[in-house]
Amino acid sequence: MKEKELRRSLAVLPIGTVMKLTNLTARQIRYYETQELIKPERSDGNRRLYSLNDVDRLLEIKDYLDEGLNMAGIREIFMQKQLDQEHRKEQQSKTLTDDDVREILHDEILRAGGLQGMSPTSPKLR
Amino acid sequence: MKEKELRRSLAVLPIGTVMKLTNLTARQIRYYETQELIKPERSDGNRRLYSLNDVDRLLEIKDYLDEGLNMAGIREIFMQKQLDQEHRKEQQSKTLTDDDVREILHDEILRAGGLQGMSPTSPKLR
DNA sequence: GTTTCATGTCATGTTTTCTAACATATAACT
DNA sequence: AGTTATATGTTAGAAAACATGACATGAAAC
Repeated sequence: MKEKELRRSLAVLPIGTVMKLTNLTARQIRYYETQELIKPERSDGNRRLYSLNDVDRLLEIKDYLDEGLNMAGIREIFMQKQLDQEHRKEQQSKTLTDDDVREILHDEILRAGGLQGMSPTSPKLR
Repeated sequence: MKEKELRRSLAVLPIGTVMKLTNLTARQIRYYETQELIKPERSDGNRRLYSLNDVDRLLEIKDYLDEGLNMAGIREIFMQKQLDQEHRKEQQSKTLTDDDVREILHDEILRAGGLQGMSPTSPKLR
């Protein structure tokens, strides 16, 4: 699903569209930017360009505000989330290398022991 | 997958973005509109607004042009596709009513035969 | 060598967005 | 009560993007 991620993170929406999609005013959207809650791209002509992910994030911000959080609180939550996500990715890459280890082990067994009864293409292995 | 369809058909992109995404000039994009190959929405201020589906369609148009088709040909192909799709939908709804028929039959069996050995909440039934 | 088609280019007007500044309501604090 | 901070409204002026319409043009078709 890499193409989907790309689509969601492509900065293609002008602020007017984002206003409609989020029901926020331009003032609010820009203010959240000064508070470093979002960081839209810029066009050649310096216009802000938002991605679908940005829209989601703005909707999140709205929710948190409704719950009474302030800018600092929301900023903190977002940083938390980011850390969490990085952690997950790290875990995933670790898992992957575990699999790699298994594969390497498998190869070594094959080479060391020769084929004693097991077919090299045995379904149990990979 | 209804939300996804909605997302893909939401008119949110200004022509400048579409130009970058398709590598077409504004002139070309507007011309294809006069040829009724696309029909973007309009904002309150009369700006054209395109959906992701529109972008896909424009990329298709590009391909067909590269293959030597002209506007009329492409228009024809699109109409063809639309018919085809409508046909598919009709077929699907027919299939659905077949299922309905089965369900009705099932209900009737229950009512007619009474509960001879089958529990009314038997997992096999619905 | 005209026509037609698809596109380029230019002019002019309108809409959208930008930044920056000043204003204000609400909540928090002393 | 008076002050302060926060989040947002409002306004002004400039720049960018977009709309429409007209005229221009290269390539293909006839």
